[in-house]
Amino acid sequence: MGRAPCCEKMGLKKGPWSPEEDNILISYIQNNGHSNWRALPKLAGLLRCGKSCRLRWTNYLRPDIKRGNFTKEEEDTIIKLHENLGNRWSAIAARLSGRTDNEIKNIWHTNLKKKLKNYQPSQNSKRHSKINHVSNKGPTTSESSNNSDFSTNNSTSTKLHIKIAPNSPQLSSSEISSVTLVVDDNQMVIIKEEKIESSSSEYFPKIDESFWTDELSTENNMVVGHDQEIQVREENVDIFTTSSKMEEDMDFWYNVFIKTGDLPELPEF
DNA sequence: AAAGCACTCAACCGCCTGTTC
DNA sequence: GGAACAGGCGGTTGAGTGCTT
Repeated sequence: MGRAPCCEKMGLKKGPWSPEEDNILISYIQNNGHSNWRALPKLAGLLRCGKSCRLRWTNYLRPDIKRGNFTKEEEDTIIKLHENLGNRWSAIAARLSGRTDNEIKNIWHTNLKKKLKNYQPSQNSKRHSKINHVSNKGPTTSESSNNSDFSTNNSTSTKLHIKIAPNSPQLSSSEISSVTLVVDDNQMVIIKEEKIESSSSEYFPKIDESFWTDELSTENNMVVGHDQEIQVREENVDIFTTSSKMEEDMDFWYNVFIKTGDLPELPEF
């Protein structure tokens, strides 16, 4: 420990921001950026801690923030995403442009949770994400790393091969990466990505419409019904896709598949 | 009209993780 | 390797506002 608290309480203002403070923060960031939040308030002449400035900027002052009521579509999206991601508000916010994690968290607790309760009284929280990346970031939340509700006895050795069409039709097969998801003993998904140099027939025997629409290979006898929990211990999932911000999308996509057996809309890679 | 209650949401808090030295 | 720092995240709080009685 021995770590200095984020805010030195002495002399620093707390509570609601005044329009003057907002203006100071906005103009400072517009002119100088925000490379160091801790130093920012001093440099900008604000009696706030860096954390407070960052929060004010990211949750309220950022120019790309969409204000106003959530649309029905946005609400539906949040409900769907929450079902698959759990309380990972920032991950949900990343998929709703212009909305902040704080805003989504608020709307969830004040509005959608109630709505969902009325609409689906039998729904429980078991459908939260149980799978985490460990490739770069490690488990994302303490909740999601809790596998207590995840059956680990009688492990099966289901093997999946999932093929995802490249989103962009102009991509050549040489631009396609191979992604392997390996579920280890702790039910952690390790994502391994590697570029495939050429159109290796081993990985991509044929790239045409019929190949890509046959996303789930039936040869592996993978049958997952709606609302059915499946055991992923010792399971290997091979996914072929193009990639950039792939990991998060893959996590979401994979969770939907694992829990429902549905192949949801392909993520935008 | 006013008191009490419910709701909303901006802001804070504490913890965790990644980075730097 | 480990301590300190910085940023990010989810949970929680509480002031302000609206609604009900």
